[in-house]
Amino acid sequence: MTSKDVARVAGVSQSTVSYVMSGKRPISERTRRIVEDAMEQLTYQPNAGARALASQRTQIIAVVMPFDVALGATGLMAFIEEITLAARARDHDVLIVTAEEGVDGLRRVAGRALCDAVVVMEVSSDDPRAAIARELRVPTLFIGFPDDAEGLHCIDFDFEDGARLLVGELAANARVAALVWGSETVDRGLNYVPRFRAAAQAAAAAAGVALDWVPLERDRVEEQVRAVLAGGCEALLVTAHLNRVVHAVQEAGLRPGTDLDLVALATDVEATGFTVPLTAVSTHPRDVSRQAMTWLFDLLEQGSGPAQVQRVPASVTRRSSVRTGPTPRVPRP
Amino acid sequence: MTSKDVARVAGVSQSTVSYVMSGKRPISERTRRIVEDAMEQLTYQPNAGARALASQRTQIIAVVMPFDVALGATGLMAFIEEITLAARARDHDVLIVTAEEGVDGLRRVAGRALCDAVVVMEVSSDDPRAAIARELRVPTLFIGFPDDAEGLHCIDFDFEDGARLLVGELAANARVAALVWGSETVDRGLNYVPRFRAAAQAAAAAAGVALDWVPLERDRVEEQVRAVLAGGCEALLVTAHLNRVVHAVQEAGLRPGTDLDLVALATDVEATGFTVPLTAVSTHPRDVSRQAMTWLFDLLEQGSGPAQVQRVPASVTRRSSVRTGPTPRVPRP
DNA sequence: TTGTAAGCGTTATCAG
DNA sequence: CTGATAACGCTTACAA
Repeated sequence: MTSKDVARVAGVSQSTVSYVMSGKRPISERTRRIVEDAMEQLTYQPNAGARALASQRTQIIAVVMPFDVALGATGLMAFIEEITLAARARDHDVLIVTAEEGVDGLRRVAGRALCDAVVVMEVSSDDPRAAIARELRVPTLFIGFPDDAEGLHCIDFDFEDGARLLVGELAANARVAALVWGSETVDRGLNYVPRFRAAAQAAAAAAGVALDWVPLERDRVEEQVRAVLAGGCEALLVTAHLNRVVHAVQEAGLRPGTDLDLVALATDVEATGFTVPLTAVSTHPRDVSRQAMTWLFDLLEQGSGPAQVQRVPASVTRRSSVRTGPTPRVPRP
Repeated sequence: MTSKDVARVAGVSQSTVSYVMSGKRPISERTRRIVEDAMEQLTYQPNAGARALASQRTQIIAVVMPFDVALGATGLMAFIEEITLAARARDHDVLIVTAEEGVDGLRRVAGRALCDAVVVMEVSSDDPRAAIARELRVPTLFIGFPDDAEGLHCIDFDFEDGARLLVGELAANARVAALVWGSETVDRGLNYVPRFRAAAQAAAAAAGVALDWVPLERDRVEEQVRAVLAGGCEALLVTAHLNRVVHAVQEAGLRPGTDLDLVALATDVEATGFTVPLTAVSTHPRDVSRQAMTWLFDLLEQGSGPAQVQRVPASVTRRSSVRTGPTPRVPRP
């Protein structure tokens, strides 16, 4: 089943069939109808390989995914779903590349012309893929900021903004414990950790609250939470192991929104998955990927534009995990 | 950068370069070295489109993914990671197709020759994709069992087996409440729900325990758990909304493994994400996908073998959420 | 408005 | 063991 068959049935030349599909030259209404009928009748579908070969366009976006996610499965899924939908909306498909493949993965999908563009997730400060990306034949979009973003296209959630908002929600407290990403994440060089930290500390200082920075370690989460609670802290800012933290709080007989304040950096579904819905800043994985894809297709259509860095703004959703009432609250900066 | 360039540099014919890569005909050690050196020097990579066109092989596996997962993000991610790794291990790549595309998605990736094979996840009883699959030019593997599996290749976790094991773990109790998938999942026609149910009830009957079947509805989970607890039930078998169920239990002041027995059908990471690690049957997403991919590549190499149905065996991991001690336990069937 | 024909970069068949 | 060369199915000048 090829365009040649369609041409024969329609009684036109094969190139006409091609032009009917691409619309790259005027076709009389009559011929168009005839050809389209023939295609319909034969349930013709163009061969992707042939098309890629002739047009130098695969209509495929490669996405480099980290499966051992710091991000959490929920966020990752949202990312990839949104990316796939955005791609399909523009008649493209998505190819998955494991981050495990490292720089070779990038070289492979670009070098073999398997794709027209690449999206790289969970980029670290000293990401070796940055260097490769600068020389790739295809536009590449990084989700996350390497230290040297020169010549790259990078986009990320605005963690600084998120930190400020979260601290703002807790500003009625004299002391806040930030229960955050532990060495597992820090060691991977994901620089949103220091970015978030710096902003959180600045915001805390400005609001006059003491911020206790507590990186949570996988095998000690409960213990760490208990320690913080035992210290009399009544305001928790959580960015990691949310589930276990909330459990531990409850086990200590405390209830967010009643006995203490708890805010989180989490997706909406995570924040609402508890008995007490949590006031949270969403990492907006969907917004990030939507914006990333819009940008990527711009690059694809208008040629690689100027390199730059984009941030997706943060926003708080107030739910029931922060005490309201007579306690005086300082407005957020 | 094409094989022609490599040929020129190596001083051989282009076809020789091709044969060096494919190994499909004897090449003298000398020529092979020369050619390989040239490839190295030019960092040559074969063009995927051209190769697909000429060989009728894309080296791509399409995976149809449901993003609004009944399965849970963790399980889904495990699936896709394992599938991707298995594919890469055999020099294939993975293309993501959203389940949302329905039958058209299948038609598209097969019809356009975008892939060599397809994996379809979360197959329902009356899945319309089953009919399409029978006529596809590419081997198709279903994860899940449609009612009519005639002529199809289907694989799934052995939910019946899982149900039996889980009931077995609770057999010391006179009454067990099964907190299971609600209408959301049932309505999608995922037939592992009835499969699990039938097996659970049979096992309960055999063990002389009364089984209360409680489909959990998204907006009433906590309420439903409280009701079950209020009824004095001390044995919970959970297959859905695990997080919220455990929370609710704890909020009721009860502790699994101390005040009541709780077992779950969940991935290992889910089962161990609580203060009390849960005795659970893992749905083994990784085993399922590994086995699926092995089978798929067999089909790819040996031509579509006989259609059949495969089940991935269940197993319990005993942790600390079931009370042990003097209570008499009946052995599982 | 349409047809003809030259690629695109491989694979694989003939010859040698 | 190796070299020509004809596909593979499409896109896109170049002609008409």
